[in-house]
Amino acid sequence: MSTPANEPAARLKRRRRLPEEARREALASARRLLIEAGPKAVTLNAVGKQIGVTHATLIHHFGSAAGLQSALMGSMIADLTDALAETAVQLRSDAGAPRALTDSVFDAAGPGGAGRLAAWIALSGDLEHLEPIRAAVIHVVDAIQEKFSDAGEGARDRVAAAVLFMALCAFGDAIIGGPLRGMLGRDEDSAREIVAGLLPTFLA
Amino acid sequence: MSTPANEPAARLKRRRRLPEEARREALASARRLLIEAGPKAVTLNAVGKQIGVTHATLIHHFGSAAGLQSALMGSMIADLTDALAETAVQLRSDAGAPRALTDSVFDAAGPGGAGRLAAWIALSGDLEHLEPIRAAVIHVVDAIQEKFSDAGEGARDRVAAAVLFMALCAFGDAIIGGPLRGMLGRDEDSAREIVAGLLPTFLA
DNA sequence: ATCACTACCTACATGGATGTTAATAGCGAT
DNA sequence: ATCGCTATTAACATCCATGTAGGTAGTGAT
Repeated sequence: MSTPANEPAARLKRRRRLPEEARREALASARRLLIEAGPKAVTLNAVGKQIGVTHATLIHHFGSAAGLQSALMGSMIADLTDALAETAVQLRSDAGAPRALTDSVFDAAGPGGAGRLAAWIALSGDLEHLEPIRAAVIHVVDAIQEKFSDAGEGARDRVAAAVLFMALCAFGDAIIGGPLRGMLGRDEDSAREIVAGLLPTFLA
Repeated sequence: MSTPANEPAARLKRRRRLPEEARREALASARRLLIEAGPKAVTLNAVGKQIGVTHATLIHHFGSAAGLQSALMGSMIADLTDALAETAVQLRSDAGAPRALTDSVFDAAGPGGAGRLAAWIALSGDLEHLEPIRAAVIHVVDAIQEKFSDAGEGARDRVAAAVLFMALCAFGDAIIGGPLRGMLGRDEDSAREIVAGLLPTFLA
């Protein structure tokens, strides 16, 4: 009675963004959803709702749902490679302490959600999206080698081994580190300490 | 002309399984799909098609799609804990060589798809399903400690660290090891060699 | 044989995610 | 102002996964 049968659904005023801005917001929202609620929560409706836009608008900007997902992967991979590049720069300039290096790699994989994203990509089978990482990884290997390789032959091989080792631990920790550390009664940065402690083995 | 308009879709003879057998087949099929095509491929229709059954039958056996997924998780987690228990037994009986121990853990995470499954679970947020692993992990810690701890105090702590380290590498390798090793020019069991080589550090 | 049980099926209903189309409305340029 | 451009929207159309209802057909027991 007091409520009219067909309330016009309270449409708020339309806000017009620049295309780049709209894409930025959408990707940020999608990333949040991916990290907090998992891959299946990254949907056109969910993303659109978060930034106050209909799903049709997202299709307009990204072409399709797959286009949005692809852009999301690209964006996060870009952040990851940036982080790795930054690590390489720091290594070349000054502090190459094992713990600092370890933290760089773990921070690249963990907090930004890159580790979870990489796992999603790997599970989905879209391995092409991981390809941009290659250059960044090699870059880091170069930087470490430049810094640490006082020892001559076989140095690059040992550095590559060290990077593989660090990366596996960092990704593993990003994905199942929480539960696993819980089971073993170990605290938050236990894995970082372990890795940092083992690093010198490779570089001496 | 030669083809009638409505071919009755060639329904083949109905095969009746025991419930346990039907569940077994369905779970095996679901696991195959998960490993080969990723989580989103694990659908009632896909699983049913593989074992020659309609999706309604799967709902009959598992109650719901979520029920099937839950059963799948349970099944794979059970296999994983079995593998870990087996590792513990081997450790207690005879060979405790670092490489053998490492292989056990890597084999538990990799080939059976347990690593990918755990990643899926972690990404989906269904952490309860990981809980059964706890006892198995602790079991392995006990067995290793029994075998290796000639050194007294702090031994358990170092063993726990070693297990965490091994597990992170094994899971990381199961998920993104392939691409990552490719980028670094390292061969198939490179990660295993590295881990096995580092293990003595913890146990001496 | 035939009967009870239930694994299995077909047919339909529903909801959510994705896509399409045509109209609307901000915003800069003229 | 008003005009062109296009970001944005509402309304519809489709597809697919899931779920429901009632009938069908193996299988073992009597």
